[in-house]
This record gives sequence, C-alpha cells and structure tokens, in this order.
Amino acid sequence: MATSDPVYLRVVEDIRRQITDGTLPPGAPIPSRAQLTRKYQVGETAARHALRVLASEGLIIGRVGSGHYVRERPVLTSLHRWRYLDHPAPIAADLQSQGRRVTWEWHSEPAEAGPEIARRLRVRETTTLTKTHYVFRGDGRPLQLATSYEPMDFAPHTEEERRSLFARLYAHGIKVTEVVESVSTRVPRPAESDALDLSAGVHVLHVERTHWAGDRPVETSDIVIPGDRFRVTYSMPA
Amino acid sequence: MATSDPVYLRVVEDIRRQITDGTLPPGAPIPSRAQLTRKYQVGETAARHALRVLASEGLIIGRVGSGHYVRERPVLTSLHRWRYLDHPAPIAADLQSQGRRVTWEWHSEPAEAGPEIARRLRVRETTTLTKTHYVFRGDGRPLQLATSYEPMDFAPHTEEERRSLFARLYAHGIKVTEVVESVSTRVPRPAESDALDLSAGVHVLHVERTHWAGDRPVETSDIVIPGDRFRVTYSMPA
DNA sequence: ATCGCAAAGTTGGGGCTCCAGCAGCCTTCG
DNA sequence: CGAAGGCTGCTGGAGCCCCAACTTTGCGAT
Repeated sequence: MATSDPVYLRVVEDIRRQITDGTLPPGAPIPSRAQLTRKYQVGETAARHALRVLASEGLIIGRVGSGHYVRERPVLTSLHRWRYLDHPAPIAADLQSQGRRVTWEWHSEPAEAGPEIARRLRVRETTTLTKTHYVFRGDGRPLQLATSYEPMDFAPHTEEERRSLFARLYAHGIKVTEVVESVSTRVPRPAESDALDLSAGVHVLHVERTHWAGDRPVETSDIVIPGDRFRVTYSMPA
Repeated sequence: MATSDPVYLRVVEDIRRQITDGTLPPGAPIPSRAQLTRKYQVGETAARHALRVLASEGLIIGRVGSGHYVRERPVLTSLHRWRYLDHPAPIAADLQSQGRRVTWEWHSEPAEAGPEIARRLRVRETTTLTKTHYVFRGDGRPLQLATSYEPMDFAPHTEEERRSLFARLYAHGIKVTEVVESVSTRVPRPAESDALDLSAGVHVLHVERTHWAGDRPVETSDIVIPGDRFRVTYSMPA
C-alpha cells in the first residue's frame, strides 16, 4: 500500500501472494537470493531478509545447498513460537506497561500449611512454610493482592532475592517447568474488599497459581484482582 | 557444547539464561548492538541477529531509538497464551489439553455493528458485520460462550476456514500484530445463565478481545466463561 | 527552576562482501 | 562403462558500513 514500505516487504508480499493464490504450489522452488535481487531490483540484504521472514512464517523452507521451497503444509510457526517466561508480580508488571507507576509492599512470616496449601504443595498440614502477603498499588490505588507460600528452605531473605522467584529457585538448582493456574470469580472477603477499596457488588478474580519443578510443587500463591475491568495488551513478537 | 556453534547463538543463549535466571528482570534493558559487539567480541551482524532472535521468541522487545528490554508477561496472558491458532476458543483449547473432549457449535449471521462494536472495530454503527455466536461444551456440559464480530470481507465461508482466524487473515495478507483484552467479572445475563447452566450467585468472567493488524482492528469478540473454577496449565519453553 | 534544543545513542532498513558447507551435475579418468 | 573428482549454485553465518527515524539526556538560556 504505502509506497515507502520497506523493500523487503514488497518481496515478501509478492511471494506470499503467489503462495496463497496457488501460483507457487507446495514444493515449488523459490527464486534464489541472486535471482531475487535481479527480479525485484533489490539488494542482496533485502532478498535474504525476505526469504528469512517467509521461512520464519513457515511458508517456505530453506535447504542448504539446494534452495528455498514452498512448504507442503504451511504452518504459522511464528504464532506457535510465541512463548513466554513467567515472572512474579505479572499483573502489576502489565499495568506498568501502561505507564502507571506500580509499587508494592510485602509482609513475610512463617505459617503452618493448613489443609488447602498442604494439598497444593504436597506437604503435611503441620509443615511450616514461608507465607508472604503482597499488596500492589498503581499510582497509589490498590490493584492486586497476592499471598505466596513456599517451603522455608528457599524462601527469600533479602529484598534482592524477593525480586524473582525464578532466580531464587535457580540458585537452588531448581528449574520451574510448569505453571498451573486455576481461575475463578467470587465474592470478595471483607479484608479483600477493604484492601482493594472495592465498591459494593464487585466480585474479584481469583487466580490460584502453583509453580512446579518437574513433579514437585515449589511455590503456590493466591492472587486476587478486582473484578472491574482491567486491560491486558500484548503484541506479537516481530 | 559444540565449540563451532554459530557465534550469535552464544549471545542468544547467554542473554536467555540471564533472563530465565532473573539476572535480567522484566523491563531491564538489554545491551545495545554496539555494547554486545564489545562485550561478546562479535561482529555487529551477530549482535543484531541475536537480538532479532530473542525478539522473535518474545523474550525481549525492541523500541526504536531507545533499546531492547526484557518483556513483561501479564498473568492473564496465560489464559490464552500461544494458542491463538485455535480461534476463538483458547480456553476450550486448554481444556482439550486436559483430555476432555471439547465440542462446539456456532451460528453465523450478518448483523449491524451497533455503537459498542462500532467503537471497537472503528467502523460506522450501520456497518454490516458477520456476527458469529459460539457455544463450547466439554463432555456435553457448556463451558464457554463467545460472540465474534468481523468485517464481511474476510469472514469464513467454510468449516475449514472457520478453524483459524489467523490463517484466514493471513490468506488476506493481514498479520495480527496485537491482541488487546479487557477482563472483568459481572453478573451473567439471563440468556448466559441459561446457556451456561449456571447456579445462582455465580458470576461470569467476561473477556472482551480485539485483534489488531497494525493500527486497524480486524476482529473483536466477547467471551463469557463461568466464574466457577477452571484450570489453565502451561509449561516453560525448553 | 524550568523550558527548549541540540547532541548522542539506539533501532531498523538496506547495501556489499567473504566464506564454509552442501547438492547437483558434468567431466574426466581408470 | 562407471566411479571419482571437480565445478557451480545455493544457503546460512559473519563482518562492516551508511542512513533515517526516534528517544533520551544533558546543557544552556531564560
């Protein structure tokens, strides 16, 4: 459309069109770098970049020494490839990206697991865990509550350590492999309603999250978010 | 491992490690091209390529004129994550991964946009759109409702086409670049309460999702999920 | 103390070149 | 005649450079 688009996109779009409309059937060879530079009157960089983009989209496949070919069954790998690492305090982090200053307070104390947490962390009910309560605020207003439970042996000791659950576990040689979340909505408890400054009738979103290292639960937390609308934005990686 | 690996991979792996182990927390700046060339003693091409790979993995995000930064991961992203290909049933897809048989019915019809949808899709209120209503069931029980609105010109025509919004848009040369969701909890409407077979007092989770291609909204949908507990599982990338 | 502006730094597009390794194909030699 | 070896074209890695557009920062003037 715009005439001042990157040139490599012109090549990408033309080849993509030819693939989608069948001009280039599955298995058909794509012109080589040298041929593309001649055909589209572009530099080698642009030709190369175009091929890489198409390949990363899964439309074509490159074979060293041979050439690029239209894939038999085009897959949108770029979408599949979208993977994320988890970090603590994710919702606060999201609000941050909306330009709001997010602050948080926490309070840590030893506590007995109790039936619910014992079940989640697969420990005995009488096991003493480190229980940490977080309050997240954006521009002063309360945004989110979280209560985290972790075994004493790798609980954080310093402010630094608290920053990342992953870093801490990593230091103990533990690698988080799975995250399980249960999401539900429910009526806020009085304390929550208070802490989050909720108006009457607003429910809360409750996320129960457990981090697993292999088949062993290493941390579990309850995250409570106000049920009024909040927004999540995320974009596809380039 | 192999000493003769591509140099850019050395950079990628080192930065990836720093992100996963928390040395580089969310939002932290990644060294610039110039700094990477010095730090790792590699050429500019390798540094650049490393950044591109990390960006395409979604681990970092590049801001022109500013730099690359570790990406924040909003928690609710976990609800739909990288299952974008199955549209518009991310949650159903998740349930599928739990071994439950998920079926779905849909009903499509032309409809006027109306004020709300017109605002979301940036069209006139009188524009005629394709409105599709979905009901998802797991093992027979209703799980999720969804209503999707898309411009007539790239609405699906066949059962095949319906499968993936992305594939369909792709065929039109449209690449989804951003997904924006607003999540809220609210009292179910009578029809919803009925369709979802809700017991009294259970609220619903309402996700309003819009897919963007650049600065242009290409599809919007309302997803309604019962507020009783449901579960999301995801595992870390290898 | 604040505003405005210029300089410096950074990304992303594009160009050019060299080289290793692989795949065909063709030629040559046993 | 058939196998070995060489030639050519292709991809993917890597280096270096230039430039436009944008952000950040710091300085100087008001």
